[in-house]
Amino acid sequence: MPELPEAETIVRGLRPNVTGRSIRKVHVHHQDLLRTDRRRFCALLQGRRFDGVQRRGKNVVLCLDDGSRLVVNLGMTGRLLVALPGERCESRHPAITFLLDHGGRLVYDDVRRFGSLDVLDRSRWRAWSQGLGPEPLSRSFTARSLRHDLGHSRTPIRSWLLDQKKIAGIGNIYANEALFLAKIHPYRPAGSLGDVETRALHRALRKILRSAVEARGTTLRDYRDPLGQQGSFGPQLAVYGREGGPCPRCGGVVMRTVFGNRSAFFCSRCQPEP
DNA sequence: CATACGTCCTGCCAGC
DNA sequence: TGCTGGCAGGACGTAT
Repeated sequence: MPELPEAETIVRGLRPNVTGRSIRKVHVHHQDLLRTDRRRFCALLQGRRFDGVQRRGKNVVLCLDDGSRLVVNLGMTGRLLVALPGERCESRHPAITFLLDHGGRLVYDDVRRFGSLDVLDRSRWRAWSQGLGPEPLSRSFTARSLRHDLGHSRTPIRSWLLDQKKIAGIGNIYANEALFLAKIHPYRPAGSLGDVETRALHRALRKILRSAVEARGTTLRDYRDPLGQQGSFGPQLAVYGREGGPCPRCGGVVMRTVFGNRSAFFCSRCQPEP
């Protein structure tokens, strides 16, 4: 569900509400989401203080006062909801509840339970983060570095973009939207992109992600920010979920195909078949 | 090693 | 109205 812009919106919403707060108690309602034993999970967190909130790819990262990090992957339907002291929480499918020192709560809610939570110490965090690809909005992500990373891969570019080891934070919505902007067919072998196309893709990725962050993400059905608000990028989607509709650029018909178990949307005229 | 596919889980919606 | 099948923003394990 949440991709980079949604995770970034969540991080920004969490920051003022949890930074400086301590964890009084942890309730685990569904331990299938934990990457570690529940007792260990609770023991590692109870009594800790949140020192800050970061994002890595589509993961929300809560930094703790002992240098460890609580890493939350939201899967398809994960939410991190905050309830201030005395407030009711809108969580319908709570999986993990963190009771905070001021009486408020942080709730990880997830209907489908595809998400995961883990506590990593400094060295495991470093190793985990290094296993992910570059941040597409960072300065070090350039057209040149992208061209280098694409290498000679024969994987369809849409699938390549979804691989978090190759590049972090891109999901199916923004992969499809960026390829549309760059006029590249989703099925093109990643390594076949030339310099001009690679520059277009690099530019398109940054543009679409920045715009979506500004709009506080896309809500198709489930996504909500920590206060329960929806993202507003939906109307700006050009092709995702618009099968049969008109291409906003050339008036052609938006097509849908399935590969890699995921839908791909594209304009058959603007994004020529490989 | 790289790539392809099924699977985890629940809810919603279109179509019959 | 009620049922069924398809589909969903992700990622991992296994097979080839």
